[in-house]
Amino acid sequence: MSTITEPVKKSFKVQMLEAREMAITASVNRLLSEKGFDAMTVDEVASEVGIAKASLYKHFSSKEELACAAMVQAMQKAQDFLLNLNKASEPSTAGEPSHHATTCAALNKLMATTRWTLQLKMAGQMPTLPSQNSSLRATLMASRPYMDGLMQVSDLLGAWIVQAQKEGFINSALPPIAVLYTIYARACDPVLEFLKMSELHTDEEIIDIVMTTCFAGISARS
Amino acid sequence: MSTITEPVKKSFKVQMLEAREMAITASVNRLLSEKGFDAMTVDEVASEVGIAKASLYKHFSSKEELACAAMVQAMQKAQDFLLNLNKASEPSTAGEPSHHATTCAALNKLMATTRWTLQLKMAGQMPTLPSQNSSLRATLMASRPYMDGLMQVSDLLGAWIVQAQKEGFINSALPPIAVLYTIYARACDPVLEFLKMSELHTDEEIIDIVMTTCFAGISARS
DNA sequence: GTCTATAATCAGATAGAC
DNA sequence: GTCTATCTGATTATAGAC
Repeated sequence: MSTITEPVKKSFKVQMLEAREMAITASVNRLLSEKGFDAMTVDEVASEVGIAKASLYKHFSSKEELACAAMVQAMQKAQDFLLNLNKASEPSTAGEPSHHATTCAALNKLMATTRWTLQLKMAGQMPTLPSQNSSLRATLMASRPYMDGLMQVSDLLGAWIVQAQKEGFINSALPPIAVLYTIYARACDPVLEFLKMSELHTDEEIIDIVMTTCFAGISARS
Repeated sequence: MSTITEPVKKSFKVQMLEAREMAITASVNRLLSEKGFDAMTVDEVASEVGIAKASLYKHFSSKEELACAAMVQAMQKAQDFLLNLNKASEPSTAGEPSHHATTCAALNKLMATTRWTLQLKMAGQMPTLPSQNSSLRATLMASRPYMDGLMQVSDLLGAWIVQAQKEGFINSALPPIAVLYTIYARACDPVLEFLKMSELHTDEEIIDIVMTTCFAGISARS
């Protein structure tokens, strides 16, 4: 009741609420990765989180909003990763001009990002958005947090792509947007699952294989 | 009633039945390509074909069987294409030994197959099988015609892959099965749709782009 | 805010007349 | 074999007690 204890109590409540919502998005993320949006049911989410289905709808107003929250969180993680990459590579630029470097910082960052994406998917933490589902797409496109995150990620990657092309490490005959989409598509590459099912290679080997096909293609280098 | 007219009448009936089933699988193929298995409803199929839903179930016992029939037909088309490719390239082998050839027949066939696949998908005629859906997968795996077709196609492509690797045109560091899956994956490559939506390139340009990323990767050649 | 119970809807599948 | 009408089950979403 006092004006002093009120904020503390409220903060605790908010913490609990946020913790619960984190638990929810984590479950959604896992289920989205495992079965996709359509096959995932709200009942499953509720039972996995350990609360009643009706309680879920107190937090999120629809199944689409539920998935959207998980996607926003995943996008946030991607942003953090990219910004960290950028920060980590900045000190080296103070040393030498990267004019005739044998390694390309931009290409390295693109490769690191792609590998990170593949590892996430391999670990079952990459929510697979069904490119064909309309209701989820509509919700995502209407979500400011999601679209803002997507733009930022695209801008960062796009800049690296253009830079890598300028330095001759990415095929300049390819439109940058095509390169961007090709990297994005690794997040839902079925080759990972197929190779995993064949049980002929370790997870790391599979990632190396897909990294190779993505950047070097399947043809032999001349 | 006569033993002479009976077979003729029956044959006509069979023709009608087969024609109807062809119309059904064609519609299923289109819808499967447009929206995928989950989003496609049996009601849609029925109304597009122009018959009642119950009539559909006289031909196919379930939605899965419906999709399976379309997939079998598509697989058959793929087989025909591959066998034709093989036949067309055989005469040249009689001429010179392809030992130090500058072009590789096997690689050419792999590229032709990939391009054909992309063109089919671009035309909305490639049924997209959801890698995550379990009920359809189970039906497909239990279908002899489908699995037989898949095996034959895989054997043909696999032989070309090994041959192209032997001749130094496909990266020998990649397991042949990985190359096979990478080519298969072009049938559901979301990059095609993304680029199509961006409306910056013609269909042919998009196919060329994806062909390039598939065989040469996104990196510049050294 | 969480629960149990229930509404509302939709889609796959079937019954039965013709 | 085709139709209309219906069943069945699953799933999203909500009402109302606590």
